[in-house]
Amino acid sequence: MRRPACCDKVVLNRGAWSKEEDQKLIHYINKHGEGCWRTLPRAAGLLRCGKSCRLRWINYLRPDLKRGNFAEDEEDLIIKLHALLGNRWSLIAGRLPGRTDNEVKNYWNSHLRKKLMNKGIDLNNHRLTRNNPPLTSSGSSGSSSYNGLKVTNNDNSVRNNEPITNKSNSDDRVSEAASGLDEEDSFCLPDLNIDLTVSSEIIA
DNA sequence: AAGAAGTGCAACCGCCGACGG
DNA sequence: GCCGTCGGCGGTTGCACTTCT
Repeated sequence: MRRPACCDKVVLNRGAWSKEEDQKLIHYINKHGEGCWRTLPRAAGLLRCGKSCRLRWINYLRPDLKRGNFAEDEEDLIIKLHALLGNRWSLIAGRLPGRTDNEVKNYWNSHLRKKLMNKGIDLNNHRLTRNNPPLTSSGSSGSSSYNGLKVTNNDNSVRNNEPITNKSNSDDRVSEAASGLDEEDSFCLPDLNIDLTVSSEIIA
């Protein structure tokens, strides 16, 4: 395999992290805090690239990580947020305290996708497909729906799985999501009343 | 018991946007 | 405006582990 660009100059460790490496990284970040991932490995005495350190810290070593199985309400929230945001895992994970984008993404790909497919829900538009055949991409442009939920899309930013990128009205959409999901079929979601306000820096 | 197939998840890859020179 | 660097993101891969045959 090719080494990443950031690792070209030195022969660096790859693959699974050892306990010793973890300890070095934890110790360094506890002492100096996060920041400048490029120089961190050398400063911490690690033969890793900065990206690898960042990933390891964010996805595995951070003290505030929850780990373990996803609760049912977390699952529901992921599904609902995915209906609204698409594959924007970092945004979805941001709504799940103690969860990482990688964790959410893995959980979606390994559990939730199958679960929704078994329920006959189209993963592209979160519609039931048993009685309503999946829409073609052209047919679903401009809006997405999830069971009874209709996610409006005034700026055409939501196409199939594409996320909402406009801050305006996002709260309204989520209110609809929270109120419109629990009526059809056996697929029920609680009224979570999510605040999906996202800073304009993130959206832009 | 053993090999095959399936599953879950940590880690890597490549791309993109922000930023500074 | 261009270029290089950096951090961050989503997609993908590799492999250990589990389940099935």
